[in-house]
Amino acid sequence: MPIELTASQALGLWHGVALNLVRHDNRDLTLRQMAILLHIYLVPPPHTVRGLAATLNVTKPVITRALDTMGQMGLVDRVRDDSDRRNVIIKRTVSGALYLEKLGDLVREQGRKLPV
Amino acid sequence: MPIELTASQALGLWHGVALNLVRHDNRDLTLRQMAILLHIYLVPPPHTVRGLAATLNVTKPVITRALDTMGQMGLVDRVRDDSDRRNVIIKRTVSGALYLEKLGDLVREQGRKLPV
DNA sequence: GAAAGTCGTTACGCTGGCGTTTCATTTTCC
DNA sequence: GGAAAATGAAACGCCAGCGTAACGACTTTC
Repeated sequence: MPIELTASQALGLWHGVALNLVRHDNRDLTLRQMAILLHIYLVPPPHTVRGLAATLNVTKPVITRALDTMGQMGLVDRVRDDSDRRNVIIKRTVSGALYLEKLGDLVREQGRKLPV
Repeated sequence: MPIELTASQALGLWHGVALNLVRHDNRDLTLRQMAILLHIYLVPPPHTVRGLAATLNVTKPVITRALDTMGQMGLVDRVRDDSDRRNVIIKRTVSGALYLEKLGDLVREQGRKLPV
């Protein structure tokens, strides 16, 4: 079921979420990092560096570095692919799932708060 | 009229918009900059550096720098307040309004695209 | 009208992401 | 088996944003 938003609702929603993230989220992910993280969790695996780079229209080092950063935060994990040892498979983690769960709640909450 | 979203819809929406911004928006605004921009355009004026800093829970130099950057992009303008010349009033611009209009369209479009 | 307070900006050093290039490892193709 | 291709990471210099600490302009207070 698609969601129909007015222009004002769309911007209000984005505003509310962005504001909330800026004010309270100390993890301070880049929009790129967020897009990567969401992609990993919402699109069926497997995910590779090369695949993500192509999807996001970004160079491979960008993905590598984002994975470095988010890996240190525990939001993501990396495992060598045993069937083709050139590949690295990007794995989800509990922390990452929790982070996105909270993000989802935030979006929903801001949607509910939209002016009547 | 509040918007009711499922968890999956909320994340899917955010994902779609973030992905699209990363792929196509060459302006590459920080989440902070976006929050500032949205606040300027969605909340009734006047807007001052100090006010924005307090609202976003951020130090004043952060606002000054964001305004520098977005000012150069033409998304925002600054004018001295004549009634109290210590203040700077932040003004909207046509470019800024256009940018947010496109952002709103993007959010709406992604909402419409949500899986049925 | 001097002192204290307020506002926005600038200066400083730092951190982290960026793009490009290079590299090591592994696989594919003759 | 050996050249060529593919994959992800590391190295390099660069740029932009960050937080803290000053600073200059202006206003309020006494």
